[in-house]
Amino acid sequence: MRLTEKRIAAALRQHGYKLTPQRRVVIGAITASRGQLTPAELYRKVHQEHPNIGLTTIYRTLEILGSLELVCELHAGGSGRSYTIGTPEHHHHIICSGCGEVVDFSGYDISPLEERLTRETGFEIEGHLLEFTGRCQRCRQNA
Amino acid sequence: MRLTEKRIAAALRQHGYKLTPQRRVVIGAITASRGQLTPAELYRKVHQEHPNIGLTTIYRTLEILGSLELVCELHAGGSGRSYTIGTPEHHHHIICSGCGEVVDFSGYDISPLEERLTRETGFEIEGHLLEFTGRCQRCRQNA
DNA sequence: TCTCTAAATGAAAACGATTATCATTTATAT
DNA sequence: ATATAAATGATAATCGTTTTCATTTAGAGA
Repeated sequence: MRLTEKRIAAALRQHGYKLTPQRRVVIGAITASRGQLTPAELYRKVHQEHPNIGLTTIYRTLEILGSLELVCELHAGGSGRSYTIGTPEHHHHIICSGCGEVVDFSGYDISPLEERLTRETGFEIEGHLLEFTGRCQRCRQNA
Repeated sequence: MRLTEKRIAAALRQHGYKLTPQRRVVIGAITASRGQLTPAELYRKVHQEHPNIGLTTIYRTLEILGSLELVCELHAGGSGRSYTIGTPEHHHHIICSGCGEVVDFSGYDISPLEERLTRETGFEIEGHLLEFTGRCQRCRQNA
């Protein structure tokens, strides 16, 4: 249940952000992609059709979308930052090391482990990071 | 069961790397720390006692130690890179958002989830990333 | 519809982190 | 003790990201 352009646009407005043409384009490019995107990749995509949109706007838009959890930041991939489209529910990601495609999954309850850790370590758990990397079907067949 | 200076030194030699005084110092600083360290932090620590050791050497040493899995790279923290000392067994980390202390844990079997994902998504799982953030006991008491 | 204002934009510069270069030094095998 | 490939440190180069600032504009209100 990935977020749609409309929902993202509505969420932006709801939080007092203006819905500029540039932001529409960026949001469109993110929702159209099946995979993870670095800021530079997103810029390249956007720049083809809209050469007047600057890299700075890409960064600023990603920052806002991230803060509203409309996009998710990925960590397991390479060295740089990369993003994928968000969903309304809590979920995690599997990222293809071949093509970068991102598949969401949910329904995995991590709280038993959190309780164990609270008990054993005395930490008050605040958050977690759970991602998988692997090879998607298509990339496996092409090999 | 964190790795000791001796074990790390031995592993380096075993893989054909030279055991230079600079590397000894870097390894010493990493094993002495209870928390996560960015390259810059590690440099600062090392630089106090050994002003002639350059930042480049820090980066190069971390790269080697990382490739041999003698240190672990952390992701859940801030934006930059950070490392912590490794262990012989597979494990995961809890990182204190207050002081940066890192606690290892193991004995959590993630393979049932991996099997579910293989079944449901067709991915061949290659690896995973599992980290927790939270507040350690000491930081909670100081608040 | 017109006007106004705070927010958003884009170009450029600044910045910080990381990597490459290269002449010099050194750990280790012999 | 020697030879040699590896490692080092200073510097420059590079990359990704953020800041700055003058200009433009979305959206609220008249």
